[in-house]
Amino acid sequence: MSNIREVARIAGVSVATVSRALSHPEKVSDASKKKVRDAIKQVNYRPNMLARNFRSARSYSLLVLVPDISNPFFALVIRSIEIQAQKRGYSVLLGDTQDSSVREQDYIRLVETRLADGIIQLRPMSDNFHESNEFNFPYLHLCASAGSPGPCIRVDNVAAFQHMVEYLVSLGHRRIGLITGLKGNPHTVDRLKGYKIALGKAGIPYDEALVAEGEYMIWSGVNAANKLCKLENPPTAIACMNDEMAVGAVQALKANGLDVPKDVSVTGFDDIAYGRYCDPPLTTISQPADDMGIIALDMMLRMIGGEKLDHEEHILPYDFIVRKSTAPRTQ
Amino acid sequence: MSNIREVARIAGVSVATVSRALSHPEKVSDASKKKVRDAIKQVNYRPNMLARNFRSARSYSLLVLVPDISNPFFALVIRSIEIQAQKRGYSVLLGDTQDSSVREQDYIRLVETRLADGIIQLRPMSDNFHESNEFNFPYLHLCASAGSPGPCIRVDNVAAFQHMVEYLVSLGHRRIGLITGLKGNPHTVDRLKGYKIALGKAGIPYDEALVAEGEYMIWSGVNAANKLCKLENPPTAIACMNDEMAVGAVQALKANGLDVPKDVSVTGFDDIAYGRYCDPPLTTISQPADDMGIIALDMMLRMIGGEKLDHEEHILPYDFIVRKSTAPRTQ
DNA sequence: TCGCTCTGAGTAACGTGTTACATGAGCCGG
DNA sequence: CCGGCTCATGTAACACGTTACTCAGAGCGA
Repeated sequence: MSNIREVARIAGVSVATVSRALSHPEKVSDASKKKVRDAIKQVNYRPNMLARNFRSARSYSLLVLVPDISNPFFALVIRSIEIQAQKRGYSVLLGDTQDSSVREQDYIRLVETRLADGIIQLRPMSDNFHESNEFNFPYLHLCASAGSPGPCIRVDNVAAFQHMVEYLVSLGHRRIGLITGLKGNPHTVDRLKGYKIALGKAGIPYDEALVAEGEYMIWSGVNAANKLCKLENPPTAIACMNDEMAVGAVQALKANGLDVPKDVSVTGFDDIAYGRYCDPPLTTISQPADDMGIIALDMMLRMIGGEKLDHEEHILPYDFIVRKSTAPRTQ
Repeated sequence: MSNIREVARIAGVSVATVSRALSHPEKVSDASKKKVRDAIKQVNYRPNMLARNFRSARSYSLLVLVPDISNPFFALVIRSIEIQAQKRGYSVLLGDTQDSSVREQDYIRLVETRLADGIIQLRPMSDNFHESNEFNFPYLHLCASAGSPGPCIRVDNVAAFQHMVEYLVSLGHRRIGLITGLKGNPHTVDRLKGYKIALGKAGIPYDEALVAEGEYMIWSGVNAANKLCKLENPPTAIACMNDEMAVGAVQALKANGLDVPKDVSVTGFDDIAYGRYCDPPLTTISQPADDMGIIALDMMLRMIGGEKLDHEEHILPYDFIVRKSTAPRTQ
């Protein structure tokens, strides 16, 4: 494989000129650029980026940590990040942590060993992670919750969920079930807060019995909804903390002989594609995945450039989307 | 940031010993290893992998090219690849090509410039790509179609789809609609072949009117099913080339006042999670995503090691899964 | 004790693009 | 015509972990 010295030899210029012709073309005369171009073509030269990265002490890679890549909402965000990264000459290293802090630590080592220039974390912060890190490298939280340390980009989960529950209240529902994610998850905490605020404003007492814990996955929505169905006085509406659990909940309710939305209204969160096409299509909250990627890359590159963004926080607007899974209370 | 020479100085040994202690511990005495360990801890040394990779002319990264990461089947395969890669000390670079050959070429440059040691392609081969590449680097095709050049891992799409259509025939269906992916896609070609074989064996003539083209995405399933519904003599069963289009088709059929499966049976392909939880749950074909990742890493690492796998082909078994979206013909 | 093998460890070359610094040409104003 | 400036280019140091090669010393059989 040819290297820069060979190109220089063939072009009849110095290696510095070749390097400059590639990296800083404005510093090289047109004549030299042409000689270099021709020589490169002649020997089919491709610069060794490992050497370039080594010399410049940059990997030009960003590590994206995601708890579960098969979650379609994360897939959307990753796609956006990836597009933006490619535009700016960065690669995306994928880290599916599967909610394991051991795996997460392995990935953090990638940054410590310079294989990644920074981390974009899609997982709400675990305490574990938080404590063991000083964030002395570019680190950015996407989809974060209120009060995350360090720079972050997020929607206001409290307000969004409150909005959703208030909508259910406005439809006449008073017994509003809740299917949460895992209790420790900060999104769960925020959305639960929104739920309680909405109930409070409507004068509806908070009833623990109406709250079932899930894990943000379809099957857990099925289980949770089954539990709520078995209540003596089951809810007339169920707010789910994401669309996947809502899909599962709808399926379970139907299996229990209930009609959605006639007997029970169901709502989701995230606006994944299936929510639009399932039966009935889900009323949900949409997060701006594309904008998240754009802003994330922007912040990340500024941090890599040395800027300190310690407490910069971008709170993006969400969309409230009414479809057919919600209806006025009938009973 | 400390480097290996500083560790050597503090440990009172040579840099070679430090390097060996980290990379080939069996070649170093216990006493030296302890000195090195202590020194590393003292200065919080982390080897610079950019230097290591540069020296060893390996990036220890694999590029996974995927046409669309938000397709849940690809997400599953990627997850499996990622897990296996991490186990073996490799990182996964994500390349969402969005079916654009320009983007694909950009990604191939990552290998030419040594930023990736090989490519795992999840997209069925485009002619374009095929011609412009000599595959002079480790290159592996997953989810390939019959007759792909180079090493590949796949299920037998022809047989699987034939199996599915024969099942519909066995339920008494004679007018079996087909929703394909884009015509150029090799999966489409293979599955279409399976469809025709099954019809042929059942003595059912192939009717172009019953074939609607989609793009492997939900919305395209909706459009295609709408088209089939409008036929003078609509099909009593619709085989879809993937689950997403099947989800869309079911939705469209319902919107047209038809019951699935009573009026029309619908089948999918891939066994994505939503297929299990939608209404009705989809009869489908399951591909072994986990095994695909395991075999892929194995083959890829052998290729990186210099082995030539020119025509190695792994054809994995598929699962035929009957759920509730199919029923005997009633009309 | 001699000579051979084996183990552990040190020395220094190596890979390759980048860039600080040096050099020289050309140009302008005084 | 000279000092000083700009521009293009060349020279060589540099980043840092790896490993081929060398060497010292221990162990052992003859």
